[in-house]
Amino acid sequence: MRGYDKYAFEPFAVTVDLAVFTVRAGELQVLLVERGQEPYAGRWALPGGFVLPHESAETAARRELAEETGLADVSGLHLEQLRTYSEPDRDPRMRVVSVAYTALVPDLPEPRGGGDAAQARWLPYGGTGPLAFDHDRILADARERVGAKLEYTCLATSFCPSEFTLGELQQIYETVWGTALDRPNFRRKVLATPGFVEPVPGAARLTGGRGKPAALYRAGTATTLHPPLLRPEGRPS
Amino acid sequence: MRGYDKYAFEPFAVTVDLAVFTVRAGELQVLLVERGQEPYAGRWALPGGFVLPHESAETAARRELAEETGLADVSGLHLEQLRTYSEPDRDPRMRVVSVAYTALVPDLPEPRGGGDAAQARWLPYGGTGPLAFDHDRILADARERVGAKLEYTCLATSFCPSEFTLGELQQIYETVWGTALDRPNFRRKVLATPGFVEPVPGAARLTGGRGKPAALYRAGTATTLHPPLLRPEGRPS
DNA sequence: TCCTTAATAGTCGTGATGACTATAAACAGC
DNA sequence: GCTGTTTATAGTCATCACGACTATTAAGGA
Repeated sequence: MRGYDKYAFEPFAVTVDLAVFTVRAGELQVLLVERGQEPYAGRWALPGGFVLPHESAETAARRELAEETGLADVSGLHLEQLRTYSEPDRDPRMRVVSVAYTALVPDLPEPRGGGDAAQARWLPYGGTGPLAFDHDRILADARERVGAKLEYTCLATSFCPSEFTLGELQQIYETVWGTALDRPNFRRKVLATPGFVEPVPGAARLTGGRGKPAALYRAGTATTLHPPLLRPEGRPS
Repeated sequence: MRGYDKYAFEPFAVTVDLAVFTVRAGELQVLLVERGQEPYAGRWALPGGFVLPHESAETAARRELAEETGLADVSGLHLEQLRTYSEPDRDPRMRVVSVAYTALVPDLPEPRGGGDAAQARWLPYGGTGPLAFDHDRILADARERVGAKLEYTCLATSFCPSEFTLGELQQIYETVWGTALDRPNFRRKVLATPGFVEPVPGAARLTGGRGKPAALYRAGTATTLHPPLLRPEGRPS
């Protein structure tokens, strides 16, 4: 089936969809846009758009991410291909194959309107009605992947600002996994993993709250966790 | 960027590529086809082909898998989406976006020529010259994924026939990971994981070789391994 | 009958981990 | 200043998983 000139083929539209997660106010939130037109007018949808002729899907995803978050520099953000959705009827208008990406970002300011008519907003995960198209499925897949990735990668730091406390890092885990973790054990585990976090040398401390000030850490250079940081209770969400 | 009628979009060709692995003769082998025409005439390539208008990529992948392996029933085989490759110049002729899939199959008979002109063959992983297109990259990604998945899923049984010994299962791990495992420890670990394997009740045993006959097992119902079966030496291949 | 081969059983020490307890350093109120 | 509350950080301890071994069992071959 590789003779290109021998077989006819259907042209497809190719898009990217973005599941952009953040943790704010102690809950997992997702970046969504409100659809202005049919189909699914008025519904929330994942941000995304067409892959342009000269772009790879990855490039298109990063471009869309910049547009939707309003950030000038998205090069530091974690962006990862999730999977591709290609059911023939996933878009009632035409045949659209969509490459979905997952992005993890720290607590950003509310997105400005972007160049787009549709406004983007942070909404709590699960706190929306049904999304447009097959975006509920995409979002669920993305959420599951994020939860799993926290176990065996250092990805949780992507949710944090450049400097953070171990308490904040633990909150990321607890929010994404929906479970409480033992503080001393979490601390021991994180610090025992080389390259996960590194202390900010100048005895910098965080003020503002009550209680003893916490030491600040930066994301380390490691990417994988060995051994993994398994969530309690055998299996995933 | 979701106004479909407002923005022009480029039509893409969408294909699937298959990285089909098996373990035979103590080595990891891949199903490849020889290209008959330019570009890359004479080179080996991953089997694959166009997604037809009425198909999902998954359906197309399963159809291609059946065609290439010559198996009538591929419904039991493990087929999993790997990722999508969309670099604009990955095919010199046209814009082709390819959804890659990974399949794990037991030791099958040599593939017959199929309906295709190009013949398919099992070749040892890494034992081929450079593949056509970006298939070296796809194959390397697939291989890495397979190795990683053996750690935390029960996927190794997909490489085995319906009934197998623990020694055979261990060989799968050793071949894919390229490391030797301690036999008693491997055994203890596998048997301690509920649902990984289940013994074939009729004291069935395997004959043929020297030494004490081994008990036979079937694949269990579990899909994930908790805790994971980590390969020796911190990190992956 | 021995030797070889391979499967299976069991032992032992180390290290990671879960569950706790204890101390330290900040602030709020009195 | 003293006390209590809050949160970070430092330990303790028992359990369990795991790597490294040794031992036993059951076959075939010489």
